[in-house]
Order: sequence, then structure tokens, then C-alpha cells
Amino acid sequence: MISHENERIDEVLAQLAATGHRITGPRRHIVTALVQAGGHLTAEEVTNAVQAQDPSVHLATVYRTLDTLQSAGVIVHIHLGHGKAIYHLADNSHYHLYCQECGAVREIPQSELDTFFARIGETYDFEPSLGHFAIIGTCGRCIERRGSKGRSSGPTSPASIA
Amino acid sequence: MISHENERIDEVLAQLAATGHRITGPRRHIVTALVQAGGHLTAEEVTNAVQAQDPSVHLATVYRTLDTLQSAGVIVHIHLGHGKAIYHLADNSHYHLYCQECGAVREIPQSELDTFFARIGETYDFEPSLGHFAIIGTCGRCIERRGSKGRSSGPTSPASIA
DNA sequence: TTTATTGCAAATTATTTGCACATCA
DNA sequence: TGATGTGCAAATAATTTGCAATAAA
Repeated sequence: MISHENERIDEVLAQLAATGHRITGPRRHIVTALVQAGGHLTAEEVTNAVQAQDPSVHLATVYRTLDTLQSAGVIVHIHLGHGKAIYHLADNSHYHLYCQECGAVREIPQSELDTFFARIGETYDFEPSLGHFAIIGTCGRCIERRGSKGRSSGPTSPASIA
Repeated sequence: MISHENERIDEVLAQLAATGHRITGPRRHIVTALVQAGGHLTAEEVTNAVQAQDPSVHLATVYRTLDTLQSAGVIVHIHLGHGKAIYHLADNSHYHLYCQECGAVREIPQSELDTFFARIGETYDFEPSLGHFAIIGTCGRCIERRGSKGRSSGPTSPASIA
């Protein structure tokens, strides 16, 4: 456990309290898991991390807390393809490139897309919030692999995430 | 039933046959529904249209046929937000703007995004296929409405789709 | 005829909910 | 203490699958 992580955990819990919610054991563990992961976790992954500390915490509680943390504005969730959602802290805003073949997730800075979205917004009178959904596609590694061998179907084991 | 629709239906069925699949009653109805809709349908909407002609066709058959049509390359499905997927013919390629407040779906031409995606591809060695997912956001109408009244939560009845 | 396709029911996956009990402010 | 939060089991929602019966080629 690194000291600035502790600070971050306390900050998040403080924000929770500030929005009128209670600080409970399960919530403390969930926030800790999120901060320590320093990245994306599915609800199930959060639950696994939390249950390593306290096995009695239920998946349903994790979903409810994740929801609460979202309304408090401290976390955000995004969708990778057809499957599960992933959650991360709301700071460090970025978009996601999701490879549907190997499951790798790569972050790209918002600035990369902002000009583009601004244009969509003007042209179509629409305010995109793509941050909420990953950009689906195929990563370079898989395009190469596809070139040599046959086409694969679903995402296999995520190639070490770039 | 318009004559060029019949042609299109036959074309699609021919493509199905060409890819080694059988032409069956349910498949004929499903393709007809897709062509006549001339746009996006959920699996459930397809089923409703089909069952108006033949009530014995099962939702599971619709899903399976939709799958088959996809591997034959004649249709495509995309995801609007958290919920159901929608299906449309593979010609007429376009992206989708989905308003998460009112549920409206608007199409935008691929060209609008292609330069942008090309850049992502170069910069990150990634081949996006965003066509497969809608761009989520809020349409102008809902932004306005939000300005006056309070914020709404989920999509209500889709405002007449532009 | 014989393999692909269908209908139906039951299974899955990710997530949500009702409810009685526990717990934080 | 009294509202908020939790565990558990059961409910949803969208989609998929096993299997025996049917129907295309």
C-alpha cells in the first residue's frame, strides 16, 4: 500500500460523505480496490479484490456501491464491446481503444478526440459523450497475426495491455 | 410492398444461398422485415414484424438467422448504449448518434468520421470499427429541454427520429 | 435422404431488486 | 434511534443453447 494511495482513498471517501452517503466497511474496501488497481476493473474484479479482504461482501453490494460512487461523480464506467462494463476513477479522463480480438484495452487522451467531437456537435446538433463507450476495433498486433494465420473469433486472453 | 424491395429481398436471399445456407420460410420473412424497415430494428422488432406474417416463428430463430445473415455479410448489428442491439442491411454504411435521454437515433455518413479514424489508426496502430457501436451522447433537443426543466434519467419515448 | 434449420424450454451473462437484518451518523 | 446500507435469494433483460422434430436441397 503506497502512501499517496491512502490519500486518494480518503479523498474519495470524503467525496462520498460530502454527497450525503455513509462510509462503511464494504465501501472502504471497494474504493481501495479501485484506487489500487489504478485502472479499469469489472464489477467482478472489484468483488474479487474486495473479497480477498472481506469475503462477506456481496457482488450486489459492489454493484450498488459502484452506482453510488458514480452518482457521487468519483468514478465512471465504460462499456467494452458486448460484455461487461469496466469502472475507473473519474479523474484521469481518457477514451478507450478496445481490441475485440485479444481484449487489450489502451487509453488515449481526450484531447485526441475533442476536436473531432466538437465538429460532430456543431454539424449534427449533438453532444457526444464517447468517453462512456470504448472505441472498438482491432489492435496492430492482431491485424498482423490475422495476416499470417486464420481469423480468430472472440477475444482470447488479453495480450499484455499496452 | 414496393417492387425494388422485392428485388432487394431476392438479392439478400441469393447471397444467403451463395454462402451455403438454405432459404426457409422464417428467413424469407426476416429478410423481408429488414428490407422493408429500411433502417434499424432490434431483434424483438424483427420478431414482431415476422410474427405478423407467421406467428409460429420463434425469437430464437430470429436471433439465429440474424447471426447467419451477419456471417453471410449482408447485415450488421450495432449497440445503442447499455441495451439491445439493432440490425440493418450492410449496404448503406453509416455511423449512429444515439441520444441517451430520448433514445433518438440519427445516422451520419461514414465519410464524416473516416479521416478521424484514419488518424487514430496511424497514431495508435489500431483499426477502429466504430460502425459497430453507436456514438452515445445527447441530442440538441434534449440539451435544450434540460436547460429549462430538470435533468431526465433514462431514455423515455424516442422523440420522432430525425 | 440427410443435413441444415426450427421451435421450445431451459441455460447464460451481467446486472438489478425486494426484503429482513445490520450498521453508521 | 432511525435512515441508510448490506447480504441473500430471486428477478430481469438480452441473448444463447440443447435437443428432438421438420423441412430444404
